[in-house]
Amino acid sequence: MPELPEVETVVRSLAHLVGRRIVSAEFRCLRVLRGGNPDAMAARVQCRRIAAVKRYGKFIVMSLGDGGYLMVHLGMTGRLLLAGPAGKHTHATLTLDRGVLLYEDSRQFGCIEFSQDFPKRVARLGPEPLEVSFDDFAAALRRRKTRIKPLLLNQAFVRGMGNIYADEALFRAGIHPLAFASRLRADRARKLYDAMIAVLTEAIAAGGSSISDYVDAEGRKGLFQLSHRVYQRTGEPCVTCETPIRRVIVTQRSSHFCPRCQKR
DNA sequence: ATCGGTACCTGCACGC
DNA sequence: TGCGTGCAGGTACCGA
Repeated sequence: MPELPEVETVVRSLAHLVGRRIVSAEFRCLRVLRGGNPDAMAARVQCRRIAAVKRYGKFIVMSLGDGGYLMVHLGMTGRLLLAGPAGKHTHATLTLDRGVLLYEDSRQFGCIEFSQDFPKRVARLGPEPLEVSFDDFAAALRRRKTRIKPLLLNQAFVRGMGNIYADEALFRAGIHPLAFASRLRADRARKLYDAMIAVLTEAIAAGGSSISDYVDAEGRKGLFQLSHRVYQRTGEPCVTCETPIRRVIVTQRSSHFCPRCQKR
């Protein structure tokens, strides 16, 4: 579920965790821990202070006092919640000096990991879409042989775009999801760059998209699903030309687009 | 070094 | 009521 705007919203709702101390921790699900030892991990984070909570693409990184990092990825169904109760899919509970932080994830595609050094998976990500310059973005597009939709989903290209915002950005830019990245001329690359920034900025302002169950750390839903123009609107009229929106599978993922407005 | 395909998990909506 | 199917915001890993 959570893409850049949802993760940004979660991180903002976690702002007051900074300065809190982790009194105790309990980790349960081995899959979500990526094979880490639950008790050893609890011992590593216990009594540590949360020094910072930052977002890198779709990753959340908490810096702990005296070094070390707690990295969280929400996968498709992950949630960080500032209130209980714990349920069937609660895989981690951090008891703080004031309050509690729960990690839940029914599909277990997310992860929560402790590392002494800054996590390598985060260091390997591409640039933030809201920070990359147009020249760097356009140059990177020219270097890629693949089609534009899977490229936007590639976190080594830009970090944080997912299926919703890739489809929405391509619609706004008038670019077909199967267009080849390297063949986009400068004016279309500029349209895509502007559309990507606009859609992400608007979605953050709306608190993200709540498709089925996304909520921020205080349980609030987002509103941006009301502004989707193509995502999960298959068969509905295009907001621009009224042609029915189509859905095709591109590298195993649904792509929603207007066959008239979006050109290869 | 880059790709596209597959695997991983649960829950829900749907048709029969 | 139950069963099978297809679908869902994600990434990692594999072989070509």
